[in-house]
This record gives sequence, C-alpha cells and structure tokens, in this order.
Amino acid sequence: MRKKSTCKQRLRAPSKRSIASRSRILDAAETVFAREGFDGAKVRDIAALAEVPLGLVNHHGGSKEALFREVIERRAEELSRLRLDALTQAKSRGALDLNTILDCFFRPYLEKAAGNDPQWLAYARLVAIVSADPVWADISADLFDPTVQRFIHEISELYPKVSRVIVAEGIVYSVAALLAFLTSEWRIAALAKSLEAQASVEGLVAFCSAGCAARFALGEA
Amino acid sequence: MRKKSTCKQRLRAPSKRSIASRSRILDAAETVFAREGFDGAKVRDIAALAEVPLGLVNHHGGSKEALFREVIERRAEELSRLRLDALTQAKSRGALDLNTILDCFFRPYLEKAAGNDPQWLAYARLVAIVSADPVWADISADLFDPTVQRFIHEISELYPKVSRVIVAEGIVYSVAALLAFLTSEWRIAALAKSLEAQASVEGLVAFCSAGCAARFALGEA
DNA sequence: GCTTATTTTGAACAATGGTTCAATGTAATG
DNA sequence: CATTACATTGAACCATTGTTCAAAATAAGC
Repeated sequence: MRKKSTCKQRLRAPSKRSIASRSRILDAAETVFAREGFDGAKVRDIAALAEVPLGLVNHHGGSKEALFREVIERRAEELSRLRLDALTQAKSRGALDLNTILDCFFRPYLEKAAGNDPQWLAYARLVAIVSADPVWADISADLFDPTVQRFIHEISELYPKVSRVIVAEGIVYSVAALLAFLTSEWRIAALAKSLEAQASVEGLVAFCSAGCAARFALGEA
Repeated sequence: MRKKSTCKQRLRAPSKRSIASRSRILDAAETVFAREGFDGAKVRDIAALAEVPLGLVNHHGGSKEALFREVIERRAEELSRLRLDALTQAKSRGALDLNTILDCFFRPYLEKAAGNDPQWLAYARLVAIVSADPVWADISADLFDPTVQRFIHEISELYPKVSRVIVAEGIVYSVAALLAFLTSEWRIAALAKSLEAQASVEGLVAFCSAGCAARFALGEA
C-alpha cells in the first residue's frame, strides 16, 4: 500500500546507480531535516549535500513533504523492532522495573546514534521533532504510537493504580528529555561554562525513571 | 543601548495610536512565532492577525529576525524578575530543597501562562523554542542564562559534590520537560486514548525534581 | 493653528525556494 | 543488438514571502 498500485507500476528493475542516488538523497534529506527542521530545510541544500542536481530530488522523493515522510518511514520499522526486541529480551531475564523498561525504550535508539552509523543520530533527532509537533501527529500515530503503547502497557502493569493519562504524561516528558539529550549539548556546556558536556545514557535513564516514578506516585491518590 | 544612539534619534513622542499598533504587532508576532516557529511564521500572517497592513510590521519591528528578538526581549526581564523574586521569597521562608527551587523556576512562568494573559502562554512556548535551538544561543546567553545560572548555583549548594555540568544537564532536561508540558497535550491525549490530558504544575515539578535528584546521585561517584 | 516628524497605506520589488519539463544519457529486457 | 523504460540534467517556471518605497494621513510640538 506504499503507492496507489493501480496504474503506473514499474516495468523494469531500478538500476544500481539509481538505487545509490536514491539512498544518497534520503541520507542527505535526513541530515538536513534533522539540522534545520522541515520549514528551515531547503530542497536545494539536500540536493547539494547529496551531490545530485536539484530535479533529481523531486524525481526520487516526490514533494518536499513526501520526502520528509519517506525519511521518517525508512527507519521506523527497524527502530520499533529494536525497541520491542530489547523489551522481550529484558523480560526473559526476569521481572521488569521502570528503569529497565525505559532503558529498553532509549538504548537501542541511542546506541545506533552513538555507534558507527552517524545517520542514526540525525534520525533520532527527526523522531524527536516529529514527536513534538502536532503537524506530524498522523506520522506519530501510524509509526510510533503502537510501540509506545506497548511500553505504556508494560508500565501500567507495574503501576496498576496509575491512570493511562499519567503514564503517557511521564513518557512524553521522558521523550522530551531525550530530545534535549540529543540536541542540547551546546546549552549544557554554555550553562556549565565548561567545554565537556558528556551526558550519558545512564544519566538520562536515571532522570526519566525517577521522574516518572515520582509523577506516578503523585497520581495514585 | 537598545539602538545605536548616534543619529536617528526620536524628535517626537510616539502617538497613542502608534503605541497600540506596535503592541498589537508584537502580540501577533508572539502568537504566530510560538505556533509556527521562526521559519514557519510568515510576516503576512502576523500582519493579518494584528489587523494592520503588511508594511507596518517592518516599520515597527524591523526585519523578521529583529522582530523575533524583540518579541523575546519584551518579557524576558519580567520573567527573570518573577523567577528570582520567587526564589528570594522561598528562601526567606526557610532552607531550600530541590523541589522548591524548581518550583520557583517553573511556577511564575506557568501561572502567567495559565492565568488571565493568554499571550504569556505563547511567550512560554517561545522561550522553550529559543532554549532548544542553537541558532538562538546568543539570545539565551544574553537574556536567560544569567537567571538560570542563579538557579544552578542554588542547586549546587544543595549538592556540593555534583559537578556544574551535571547540574546543568538536569536543568536542561527539566526545561525540555517544561516544553513538553506546554506543547504536547495533544500527544498525551493521543497516547492515552483519552480526551482529558490535564497535566499539572505539581506533576511537572515532581517529575523534574525527582529526575534531577536521581541524576545527581548518579553523578556523585 | 501651523509646521513637520511620524505613522499609515497599498503597491511594487527582489529574493527565495518548491516544482515542472523537455532533452539527453543509461541500462534493463527480450 | 535493438528497444524502450527509466534516470539524469539543467534550465525555466511560478508561487511564496521578506523587504522597500513614495504618497497620504495623522498628530506632536511650538
């Protein structure tokens, strides 16, 4: 159901060069969108970064908005799988606590970002952007909410007295902190008047986990 | 030092109508910038909302960027004063704890926003936007950092073993959660499959306070 | 009340940026 | 190898949008 399948079907397999171009364009779009946001990003900048002529971006990506959506879609499935795998694996090791659940949510994401593939860092920022802007609510609903729901469910089992709304609130605060983790190194450094602001995944998880626990405790009344 | 004071000085006092126009333009700009972001906002939309002709926006606000900066500046001083007043007042009531310090940081802001002046809600969102985007790092440094430094200092006295960087990290996460509090009602409601997502200031403060405490505890090693 | 700085207005300007297109190059298919 | 669908190119198109301007209206200062 990726495209209207009636008419306009492909008659030939895409060439190796075509696939490479397409991939370079999506990578470039990912980088530029992550850095500038949707409105700030220029198709010309994407073309320049991908080292292809302007027209080719539209040829492969369609409109700017379609390109944006495709960039988000491209890694969404893998991200969800990684998160759910981590959850399943953690569960097999014993009973879950809040700390572990949030770690399963954040870590796969951040390990990809910090790892060998720098494109994932850009993608992580994009996900955070999408998660925070109502304009892209439909993307969130389609691609991310199902997985987040699963995590909410898991937390709800730990805190049966806490309403779903409050659990969701905790998750949303946590994702916001994640966004800060990914984008605000400069601000931390400026505020600390220090050059080295090396936030750690453990620190982020500790913050969110304790924060959620406290919020939930307040909501049990 | 608001403008280059050499040459081009005013020879007459501004008229009552002029002041009203200027104010309407700044209010409109505040609303539109908060809703659309800097890149997404259109000067024409600002003019339309203010119900003034297009040219008048530039006449009063200068360039789009200058207008943005002026909107931020307009309430910055009052916000800082409110925050510092709350801190002083709390201090006079006895020894501070982390919860109280963060409450002093968030509450003045949020009470204005939730109160009778809806413009403050827009402003609060703007501050969060500026705090999160390196493009506006100089605004943060000039207008907000001094006050934030004061709060960091206060927290550092409570946690003398924790490095300044880690305290700054906690503050930045907290501001990110604040941003979420202000902008993500829709997402919370969507995730909870509920119509009523009424996050409370107390809930936010509880989240950030416990989160910071946990982060600091991790950093004392 | 007269003078003139300032404000207002609507239009035009110029730059930006998304999109389209026809011509050309390339390679998959038979 | 011939055919032809697809990819590539660069130029042009055109809507959007920030900015400027000259003329008209307004009101502050004397």
